[in-house]
Amino acid sequence: MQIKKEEVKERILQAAEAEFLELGYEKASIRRIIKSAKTTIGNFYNYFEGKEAVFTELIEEVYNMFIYVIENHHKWNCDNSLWESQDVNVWRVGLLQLIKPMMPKLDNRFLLLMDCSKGTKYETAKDKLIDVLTKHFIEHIEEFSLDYPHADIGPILSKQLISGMVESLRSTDNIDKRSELLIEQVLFFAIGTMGILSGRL
Amino acid sequence: MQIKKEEVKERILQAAEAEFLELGYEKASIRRIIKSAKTTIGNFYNYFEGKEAVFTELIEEVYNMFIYVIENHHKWNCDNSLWESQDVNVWRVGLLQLIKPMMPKLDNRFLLLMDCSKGTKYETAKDKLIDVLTKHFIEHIEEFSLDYPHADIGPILSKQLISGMVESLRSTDNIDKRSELLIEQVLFFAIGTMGILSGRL
Amino acid sequence: MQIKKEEVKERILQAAEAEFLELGYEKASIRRIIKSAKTTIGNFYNYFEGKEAVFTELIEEVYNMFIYVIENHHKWNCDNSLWESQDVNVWRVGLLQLIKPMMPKLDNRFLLLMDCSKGTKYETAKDKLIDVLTKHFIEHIEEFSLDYPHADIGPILSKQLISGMVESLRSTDNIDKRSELLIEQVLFFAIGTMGILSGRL
Amino acid sequence: MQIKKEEVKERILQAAEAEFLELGYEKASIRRIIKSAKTTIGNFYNYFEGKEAVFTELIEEVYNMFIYVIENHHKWNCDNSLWESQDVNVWRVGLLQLIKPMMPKLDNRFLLLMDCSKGTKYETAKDKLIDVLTKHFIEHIEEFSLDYPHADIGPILSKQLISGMVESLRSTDNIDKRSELLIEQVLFFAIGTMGILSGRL
DNA sequence: GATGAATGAGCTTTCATTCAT
DNA sequence: CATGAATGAAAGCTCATTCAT
Repeated sequence: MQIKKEEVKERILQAAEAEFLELGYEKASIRRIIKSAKTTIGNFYNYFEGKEAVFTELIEEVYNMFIYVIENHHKWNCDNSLWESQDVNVWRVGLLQLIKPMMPKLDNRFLLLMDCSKGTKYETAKDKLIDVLTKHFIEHIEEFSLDYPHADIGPILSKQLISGMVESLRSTDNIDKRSELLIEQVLFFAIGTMGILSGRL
Repeated sequence: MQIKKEEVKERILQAAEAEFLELGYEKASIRRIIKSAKTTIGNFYNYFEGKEAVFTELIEEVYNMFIYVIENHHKWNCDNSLWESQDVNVWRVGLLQLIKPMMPKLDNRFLLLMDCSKGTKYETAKDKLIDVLTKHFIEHIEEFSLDYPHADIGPILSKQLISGMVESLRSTDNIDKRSELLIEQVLFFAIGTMGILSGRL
Repeated sequence: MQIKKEEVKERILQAAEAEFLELGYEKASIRRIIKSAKTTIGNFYNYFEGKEAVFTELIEEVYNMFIYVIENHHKWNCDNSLWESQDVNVWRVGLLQLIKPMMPKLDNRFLLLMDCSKGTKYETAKDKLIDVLTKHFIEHIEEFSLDYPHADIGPILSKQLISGMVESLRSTDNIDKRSELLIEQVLFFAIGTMGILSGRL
Repeated sequence: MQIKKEEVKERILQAAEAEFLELGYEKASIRRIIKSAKTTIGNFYNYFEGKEAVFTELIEEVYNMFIYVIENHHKWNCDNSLWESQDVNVWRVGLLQLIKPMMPKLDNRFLLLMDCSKGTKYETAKDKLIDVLTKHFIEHIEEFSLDYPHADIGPILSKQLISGMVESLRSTDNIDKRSELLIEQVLFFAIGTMGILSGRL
């Protein structure tokens, strides 16, 4: 029965993941989770300290990685010569190489962090990502020495990009499909950003 | 009557609008609303039949307009010669003319409809808009006689555009600022769409 | 408008009568009553002191009469020779003569008193009638010098008779039909009583 | 578990039975029930799904039996030669034999079904019994080849009989007393019915 | 380890009644 | 005369969490 122990915990975690994904943290119901995990309330509290503890356990790893990436993103030098091409398909190939190693981490747990964490101490994670993306946008403005006067659009485009990532991940479980969708989105944002910043179509 | 009836009703409506905007329909609490509107539960039910009735009253007008626009969008012929320009600023001017008359309707009530209506009979409104936008995207693909192989991105881009509109409206109450942000977004999407569909940057 | 005054009161009384008849005193709702009477809550309280006051006004007259009859029933000497007949039809004629003058009082207001007064100060009226009927039953036992050993059935038969009267009145508004049903019932009870007391069929 | 589960459940069921018996289903209050059962609202919902579920649990068994009897009553051949006697006491003995096995089921739960079920899905039970009794009455009319012109009294007598049964059960908890009262009532109704149908006393 | 009994705050809604206008 | 705003208790029910067994 020692082995079984972890099995129950796993069942709870999976049931909780599904519940959180569907309803978000606040509307999720422990009663439904334990029913779906085929265990009891009391036992739930043997394995977890409470509702938020389950959530924490689900996303802790991906959250730590996420924070690491956020805080070290400036080290990532991706000034690949590929980006100088005018052919979108060349970009696609470059982006695929870039994204591929990240895909295993862009899973449902990451979705929880980005889209289902309202009400937990992790609800600021999304904002952190927005900040980073927004700063990138500002850097692009400065880099092009442009006096683009609508810099306020930065956080909004960032939120949009994230919401698009979220929707891409939500739309399928297939990792290749997810890569494809994410690449198209990033392409879309790159093109859009260059367009409005350069002022030419 | 001690107080002019409409004043209390207005207080309730405003408190409810704020509550719904912040928490969404389902998590909104009538008790908080009436406390913030400085009245009592019993009195709340003198003015409204219930929680959903308040929401309906807040949203009804903008919803009817919304449905009208959705159902008649094909009649809107905007084949303006402006769009043939290569200059983004020319587009900006054209979009401003297009968007200006709609701005008074793109208010917090519209936000409620798009982003806070889950749990009400209006929760499908957003999907209807997504459908229309997605169909537009598909038409663009066909129009360019392109065999763009990532059509699945259509609904995702549509959701993104809407989430961007929502964020634009949420970011400020100033109508001019809102126009500006919406225009940048639409520009952004137009450029991005043309880019990924044409394959050239 | 002076004449109108009583008209409103009358509308309220009629709406209340219908509501009380259908739902009983406690489940009756003033809101429904005033809606059906096409007036307002405030105005309701201009005419009546409250829920119970309407009820009182509806049944006061019939209640006073009822109490008078109850308290003076022993004076009613109806030892009519008719009752010595063996023919039920002869009884029918006699009963009709007896009941006819009472019929105008055995109306919906009386129904309210007997069947819809729970929760008011009149809820004991029915019990008083039960007492009188039960005493009659006991007198019959003594009169026949019988040692009928099931005297406990007395109050039950009394309640039954009343419930039958109530059902008769509820089943139709037609006064002749009501008389007919009441007569059959009383006959039924007379026959039944004589039967079980005499021990012969 | 601190207390043997069934004990609390039993306390709730008994408190509910008393509350339903006194006030009927609709006016019964869960808060009063749990107070009388010395537990809490939350705990109530650990044992029962809701108000109607408690009622159902109280009534289910007796209801199923009731429906079975209603639907199979025509199979009950009680053409006992006893009924040909002219002596009421002979009938009493016969009725006692007939009623005795049914008595354990004619308890407070049955009372709930007949007299306290308004507002539940069981509220039609009484009407079904009325129908059966009324049809019996009609059969008696036809059997005697009589043209008794007051057949409308049938449903009223049926309701009366049931209300009498209800009152008998309400008047005491003693099973022998209940039998006695029920027998007297049935006798009373048999005699009354024969009397008004035959036209002779 | 596993069970589920117990708790109480909170939810939306209905109600009779008071009273200022 | 008439209006309806205001009130607060009570209803049935859901919830996350604690803890004795």
